[in-house]
Amino acid sequence: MLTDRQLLILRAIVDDYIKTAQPVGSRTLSKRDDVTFSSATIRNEMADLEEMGLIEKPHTSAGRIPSELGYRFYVDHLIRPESITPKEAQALKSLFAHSVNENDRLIRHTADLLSDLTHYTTLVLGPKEEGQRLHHLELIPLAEGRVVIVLVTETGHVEHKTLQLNQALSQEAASRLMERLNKTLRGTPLSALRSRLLEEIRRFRSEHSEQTVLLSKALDLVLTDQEERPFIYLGGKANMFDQPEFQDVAKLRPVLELIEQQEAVLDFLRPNLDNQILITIGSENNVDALKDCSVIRAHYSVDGVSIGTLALIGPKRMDYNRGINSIIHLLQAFQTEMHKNNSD
Amino acid sequence: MLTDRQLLILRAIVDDYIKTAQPVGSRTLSKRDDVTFSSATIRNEMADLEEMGLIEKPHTSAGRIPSELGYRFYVDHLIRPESITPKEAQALKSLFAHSVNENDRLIRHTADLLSDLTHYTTLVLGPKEEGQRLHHLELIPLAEGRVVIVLVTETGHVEHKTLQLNQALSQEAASRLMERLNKTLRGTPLSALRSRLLEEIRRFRSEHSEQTVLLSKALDLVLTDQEERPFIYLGGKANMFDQPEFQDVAKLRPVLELIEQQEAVLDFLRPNLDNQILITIGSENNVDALKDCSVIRAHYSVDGVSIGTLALIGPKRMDYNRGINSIIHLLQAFQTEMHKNNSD
DNA sequence: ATTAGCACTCGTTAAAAGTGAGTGCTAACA
DNA sequence: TGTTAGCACTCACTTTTAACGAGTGCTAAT
Repeated sequence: MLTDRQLLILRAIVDDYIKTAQPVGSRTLSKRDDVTFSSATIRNEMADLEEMGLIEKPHTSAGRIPSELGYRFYVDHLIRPESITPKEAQALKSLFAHSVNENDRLIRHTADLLSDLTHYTTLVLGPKEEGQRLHHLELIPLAEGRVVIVLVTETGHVEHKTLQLNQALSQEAASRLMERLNKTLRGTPLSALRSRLLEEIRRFRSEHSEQTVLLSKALDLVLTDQEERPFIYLGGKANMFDQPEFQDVAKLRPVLELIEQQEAVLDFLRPNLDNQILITIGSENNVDALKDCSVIRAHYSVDGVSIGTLALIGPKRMDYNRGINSIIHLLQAFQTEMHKNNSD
Repeated sequence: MLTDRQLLILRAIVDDYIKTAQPVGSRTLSKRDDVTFSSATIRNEMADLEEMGLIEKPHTSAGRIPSELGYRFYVDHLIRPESITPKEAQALKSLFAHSVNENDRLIRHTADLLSDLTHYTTLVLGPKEEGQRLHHLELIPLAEGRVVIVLVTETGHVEHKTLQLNQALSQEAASRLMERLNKTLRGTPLSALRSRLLEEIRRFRSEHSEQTVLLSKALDLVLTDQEERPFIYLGGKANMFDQPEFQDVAKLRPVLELIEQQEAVLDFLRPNLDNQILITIGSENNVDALKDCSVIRAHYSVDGVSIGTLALIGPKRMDYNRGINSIIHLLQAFQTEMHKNNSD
């Protein structure tokens, strides 16, 4: 167990290092107001903290920096959830002043706000579609057998896709088909849509054999969209450039490359959250490209249904306090807006 | 006017520098097979070329590198439009093996191909919507007065937007409205859609005053989408990391930041092309962030109507030859595919 | 007109020396 | 016994110096 003094020192080291990005020496610490003892004492304590693996030195004659374990301890035990200032709260409120009535745009807006607020990069995963329900299907024939299929969910999410048929589809046929499909399928969860559609096709086949082609194609569409990734948005990529640890292209590159890859982002954000907020530090991310990064992520849910993720990515030396606070408060405002949009 | 020998030397310098990114010295050049004269002679010629502003030296005792003027001359007069190898042509053909029947996806695919082919970053501007014609409008009421508007153009491009009305819109009202609007407005160029819609509203107002609200909102939609930027896609951003000139974050940053900003990209790609292919070198881009970059851009058109831009961005020391060839050939294949998709 | 020769320039690299922040240990102190 | 002052030591960082060598410009000979 750590003594109070050790806690004080550890916290001071982490705080200082987060602020300056420079190893923290005993002399520097001894000059702090909340430190009443000498640098020699600090050195002794530091030796102990180092033995415990909480801090380390880049080289013999440098100050100390937090180890991953140190950050972990700091995050778990030393963070004071310093509440947001009234001024910031006000600002936050006004950010959503005019509500954004499309989920996709709301998500983008939120991501931008979060990265502006924290000066880190933001990743936002949009709602998983599987959980949503079909509201409306629309078939719009174009010229030469091309057909646009538009799918609208109950939350107002819109997907569309263009099919190429080997024979033209008449306006009337499309209308008939659509009316019937909508009657049967409205309210179907997207996850079940594929099988329901299959059923419907089977029934149809007998009546209009010529339409079978279309339907199997349509099935394809749904099936593909099913596997398609949820909406991902990145905000504040440029903030990465400001971090001193990423001044070296070799360090910066893997991180930027990774977050540009939707697949990769999904893979590493997907692993889930039992708790509201999850913080992973350096190697805890289990992704080599992120070994020098920390990620704060929060799951958001609307009306009790968990649907997406809000994440903040920065250097290990990130301002966890500010990050956590920002994400919590923004999450709240965001969920309120989402609720407005999705309420039935 | 330049002598043949000077042309040979200039071309050799540019070629060499493009390949190695190192200043080219007279001794190096004298060892080339196509150079029959001595390094001293080369030095004399170099002095002349330098006086003409075509080459320059980073410092006294370095070799020469092309000046912007030098690149310009090279591009205008020295490029041998070395035709694509049969192997590459074959590859190119197979790249579009299964046709992509959605313009947006086709554009993305093309951008990725182009950047894979050249190892540079690709910017693609999608079709300007103003030129397109309305094919279909769809109003889909959701719960609580929210309405999704879907707009489909004749080329199969889909836009959608969600409106919040202060009173619910019934399914029937939506259908009636839609039918009428579609009857009147189909085929209207998007650029004229706004005013046409206005007319239609005026007529409508007398019949269904309660719908006026909706219509003015719908107008808003169209108006806003009108100003909305065309589709922009970036491919091969990571390629920037490989260029030796961008190993320094300070150099890399402005470029990456710029191309992430849709507005900025539009601003600097928009200025237009009378000719088929336009190359701008360094300061010719008139954008500070691109002062170390060159851009090769090609306008693409479908069925004689010019609709978008394909651009390649790399260091000034970019392989113009390969870039131009790749873009020309890809452009051709791309336009063919677009034609297939848009044919009426 | 071309080229060999040579002095000169200057960025680059390597080694040497100096600086200073920080450490660990020890001995004195409260 | 815990704390602190003192001191030798370490080591990254900076500056200095020297050596190197690729490349140049000029001149004189071919």
